[in-house]
Amino acid sequence: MSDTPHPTLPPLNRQFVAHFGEMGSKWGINRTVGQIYALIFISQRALNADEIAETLAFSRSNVSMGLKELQSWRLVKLSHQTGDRREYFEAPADVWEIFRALAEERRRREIEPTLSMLRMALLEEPVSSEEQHAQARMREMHDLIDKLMTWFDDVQKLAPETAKQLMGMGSTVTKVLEFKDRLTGAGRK
Amino acid sequence: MSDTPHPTLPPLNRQFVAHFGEMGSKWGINRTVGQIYALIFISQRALNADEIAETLAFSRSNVSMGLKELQSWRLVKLSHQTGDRREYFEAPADVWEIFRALAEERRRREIEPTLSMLRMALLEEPVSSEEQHAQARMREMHDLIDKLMTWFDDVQKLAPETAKQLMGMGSTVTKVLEFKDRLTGAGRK
DNA sequence: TTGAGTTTTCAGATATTCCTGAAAATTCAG
DNA sequence: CTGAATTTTCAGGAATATCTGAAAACTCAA
Repeated sequence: MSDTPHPTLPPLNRQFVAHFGEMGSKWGINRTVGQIYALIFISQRALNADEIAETLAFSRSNVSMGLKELQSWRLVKLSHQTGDRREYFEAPADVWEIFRALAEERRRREIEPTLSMLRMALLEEPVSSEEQHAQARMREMHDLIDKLMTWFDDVQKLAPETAKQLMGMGSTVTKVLEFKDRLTGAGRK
Repeated sequence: MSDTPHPTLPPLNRQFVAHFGEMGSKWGINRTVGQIYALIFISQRALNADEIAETLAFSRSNVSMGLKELQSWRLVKLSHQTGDRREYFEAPADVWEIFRALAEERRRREIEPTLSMLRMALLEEPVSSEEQHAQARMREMHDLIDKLMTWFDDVQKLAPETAKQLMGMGSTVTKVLEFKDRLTGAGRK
């Protein structure tokens, strides 16, 4: 029965939320889930499901499903207010951590199954030249994904600070490589 | 009126195509477009639209739209057979090039618009502490994306060979960083 | 210029995904 | 235990996205 504190959203916040709704749909995340996350992300304080439902004008059940989805992606943290039974949701303070969670989960759900499908296919005995060529292509794809993932793993293991620093180096990395080349005499062909 | 050469797909190829259909839908690409690409990708030779339609049992018009979509993503190359007016489609031979095209296009379509939206929002004068906090969060997000993109750009500019090599280095990169730290005395807080 | 071969367009049918309200399940203070 | 507060489930309606056939548009050899 208490009056709701902030059922309306300032224009700046509203625009951000709308944009991420659209963006989400291009990324295989549904629009409302995107909006819910955007809202939580820019919010000053943790929000409960009712507040979210009211602010975005979604049904309570839709918000419940959306939050469940976000939790399964490890994108929200749960918290509680003393003397309040409801669950409150907030996003990690460090954006790098958010990026990491997203990448990790995406990998677990989509990359890994693809890799194992490819590995299975590569174990089969090709019966036609058509299948043989298909396998060769699958192997190329497998190796690329595998390489990208191994490398990504290494970067991911770094603490946020180090990772940010690595990013900051940018083309420096290239120079290091060139240097290494000259040392080892590796390269051409 | 000539008999069709290969209207059926060996099981290995069929499985691959099916998997990428599913995978595509998780990535905001529609199922049939995913399947069309998978088919082209593993095919030994360039395919024309009719062959694709027959092999996958899609309507000719659906294939046409799918190919248009793939072209807009720069994922297929057009070619022609002498004495045949139809257009033939094939995927780049180098999987790294495919990855690059995908990343580039995704960036142009989704990342850049997001960045400019964020920049716009950051120029506004916040009127409430709510908007002020939202802006702070948007800035964090902007900076992260910007950093990731700048870095990605640098890597992307490398020739495939060098890029593969960079990937192969894996944790070596970390060690280089540690070394650099010790030299420059940078680091702790 | 003509017309057969080929590709594209697009309105409407079909399929998929999303969202809601109502009801069930869960939680916990008392 | 009890029941009010809260969350979750889920069947079916609503909204989107996808796919198709038919027709229009394009292309090019003759």
